[in-house]
Amino acid sequence: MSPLTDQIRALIAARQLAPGARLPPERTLAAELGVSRSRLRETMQQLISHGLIVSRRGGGNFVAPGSAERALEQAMQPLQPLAQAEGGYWQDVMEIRKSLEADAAYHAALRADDLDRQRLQAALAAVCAGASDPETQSRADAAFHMAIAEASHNLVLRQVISGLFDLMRVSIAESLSKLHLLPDTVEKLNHQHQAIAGAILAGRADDARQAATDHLCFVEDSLRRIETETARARRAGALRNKLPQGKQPA
Amino acid sequence: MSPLTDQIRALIAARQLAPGARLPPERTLAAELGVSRSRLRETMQQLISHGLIVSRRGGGNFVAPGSAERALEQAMQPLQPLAQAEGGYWQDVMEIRKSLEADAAYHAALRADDLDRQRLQAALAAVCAGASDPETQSRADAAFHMAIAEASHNLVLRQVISGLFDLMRVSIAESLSKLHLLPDTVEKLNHQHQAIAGAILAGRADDARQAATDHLCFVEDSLRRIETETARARRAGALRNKLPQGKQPA
DNA sequence: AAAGATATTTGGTAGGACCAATTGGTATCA
DNA sequence: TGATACCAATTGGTCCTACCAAATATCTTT
Repeated sequence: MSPLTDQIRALIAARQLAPGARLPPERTLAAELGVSRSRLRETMQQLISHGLIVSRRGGGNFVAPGSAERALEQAMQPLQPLAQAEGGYWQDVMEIRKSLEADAAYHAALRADDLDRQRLQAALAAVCAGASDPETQSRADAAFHMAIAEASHNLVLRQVISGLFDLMRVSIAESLSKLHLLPDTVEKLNHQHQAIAGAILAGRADDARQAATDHLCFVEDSLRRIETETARARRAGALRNKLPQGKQPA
Repeated sequence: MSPLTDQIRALIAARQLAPGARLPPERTLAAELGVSRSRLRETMQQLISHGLIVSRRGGGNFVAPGSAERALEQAMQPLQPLAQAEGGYWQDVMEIRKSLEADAAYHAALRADDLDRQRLQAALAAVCAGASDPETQSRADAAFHMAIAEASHNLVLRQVISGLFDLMRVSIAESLSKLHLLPDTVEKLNHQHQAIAGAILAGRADDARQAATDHLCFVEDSLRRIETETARARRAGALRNKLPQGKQPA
């Protein structure tokens, strides 16, 4: 992004401006930053359109409520294009999930409060209930893992895991339906889920990490087995692209 | 979004401007839309920051290339400017980095090709050279860690780590400057960097993971120590802003 | 025809002026 | 006293003009 936006964000952080706080008037702020109001305003429009700042005519510019979460979303934005381009990234995603969710389980075991435990138990019950349609089942599965991420009390971790699930949400449902065709997988998955939840609820952090790792390794392995069976073509080649060079098509 | 942005998008659609096509000059376009160039530019900044338009000084404004292509393009770009979102998340971020970058180092040791090794060595040399100003040094540090992420050959991992660096942009620079005040830290950091790079280049995956973990634990610990010291120095609230609405934290 | 110098186009920035909405204070009135 | 009406300062929104710097187009020179 432009260096000025960073300067403004840094200023907000430096002055500890909480969401809802008012920024200096544009004329003043422009002077402080040593730029013209025109330039400051153009930059401000970016921050506004990204939801970090709200502007009230005649009132002032304010730090948007929930601007911190928006900042996280913003940072994870580059993940979206990957989701659209070729669905062959699930292996990359699984590789990361093994680490992150193991961490999440570990910290969840240490930090979960009563509300977290309550939600985790509910999610566990839902995922073990075993919905008939894959769509609902995949939602329950995602909810279970997100409950763990929530319980880790690490906002960034939660956001990243959420983004990864978003990245996989298309392939999860169909993979899950195939996964259920293999014998015993449902029972194994339920057992693994219970092991994870049990360790977290009992506060056994290392066990929770291990259980999560085992679970994801099992899922990854199963998915890999499915893909080799379906024997689909691998990802396509890279497409190079250069910026326009001044010619305009009709 | 603002009505003008929609107007411009509609204009793009109406004229069938494909990605890469050039838009009319700002002065002309402003006249066509019946607004001033100032207003048009403020709107244009929104579209630019959202990635729908790319601007070339002296060249013109162009419809941005497609999302998938944009992702790869963005992926190959070198490091970008530094700044921070909102403070307070660096601990969460560090917690994740410990896992992710350890993973990245592990896989990098297994998968790095000649080009990766070459870039890693260059990045190591740059970071160990020790730039005078913190800004340059922090860029070098980021470049080093990103080189590892690249070498892991996991696109998603690379994107996530890149996003995390984005989150820590400014705080890294200022923290780094303070970090260098502590005795021996520079030597320790360099030694750690060399250990990581050495393990990766030698293909010792487990060593690489361990070295990365050690390094990040050291950094996290140092940052924590810095913050406790800085917290003491705070309390000199230089807030000359009157806050008619917002609250002011101590 | 190719290479270089020059002029034009075009985005980037600065600064001023005015409008419109909000805010806060002041005076007025019940 | 308390509420209301009014007014003036503040502040974001828009328009304007001018100038700079980079990229492009045009012309000149060899």
